[in-house]
Amino acid sequence: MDIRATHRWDLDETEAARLQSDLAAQIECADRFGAVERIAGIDLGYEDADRITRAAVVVLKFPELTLLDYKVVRKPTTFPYVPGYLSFREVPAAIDALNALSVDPQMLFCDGNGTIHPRRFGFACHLGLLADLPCIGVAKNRFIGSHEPLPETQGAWQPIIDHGETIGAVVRSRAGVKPIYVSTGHRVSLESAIRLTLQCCRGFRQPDTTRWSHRVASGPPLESDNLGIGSTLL
DNA sequence: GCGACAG
DNA sequence: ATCTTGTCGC
Repeated sequence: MDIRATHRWDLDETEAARLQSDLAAQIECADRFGAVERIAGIDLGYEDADRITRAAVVVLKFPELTLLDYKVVRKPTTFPYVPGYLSFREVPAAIDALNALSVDPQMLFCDGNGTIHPRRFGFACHLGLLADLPCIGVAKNRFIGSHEPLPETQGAWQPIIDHGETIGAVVRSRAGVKPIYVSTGHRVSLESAIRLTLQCCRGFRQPDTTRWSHRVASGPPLESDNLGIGSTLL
């Protein structure tokens, strides 16, 4: 791919907050995508005491969820972790990883929130907007907002409300386990985001996109027997 | 002022 | 995110 940032990254918190508010106006919360046959999962990690940021991206065939391609890139970390400004720390490396792909995805699944954000511009919104791709945010922990009690049954979900506005959903991807937090990144409605995410979970708590990206980023080397390109197993 | 706080 | 063994439960 050929994704390019249209703005600078070396901003202080005040400048970053203003940029988020400006760019948030460009986020599309309605469906705008065609046939989805290839989806990407992005996972970020850190090495050498946070000095290096590692971005791992995988492309899976949809809805089969078999591995089509993957890449891992590393680059110096330039921004600290500050709740509310995660994208300024992780999006640059994520873009590099996406640009290194040999197979282009038609939709992105991110580790982190989209519109579940103080200014409605989380990591998934920032990356989706710059990549101009439909994008969904899936977080493992609650950031902001509240919700009604969530049934323990698989597939159950409840809207997440912040200041009277629905900004995402808490989803029981697997019966009886801690839920995940789903929200729009860009060009995908919340309803579609929930449906597509559940389609990628296969009964596991997290979608295969993040399970695979986390695997290629860390876990033992692939390729060996059946864990290479084309496999469905993890 | 106090607690919460995506990865 | 990351540092890490055993262990409780289905």
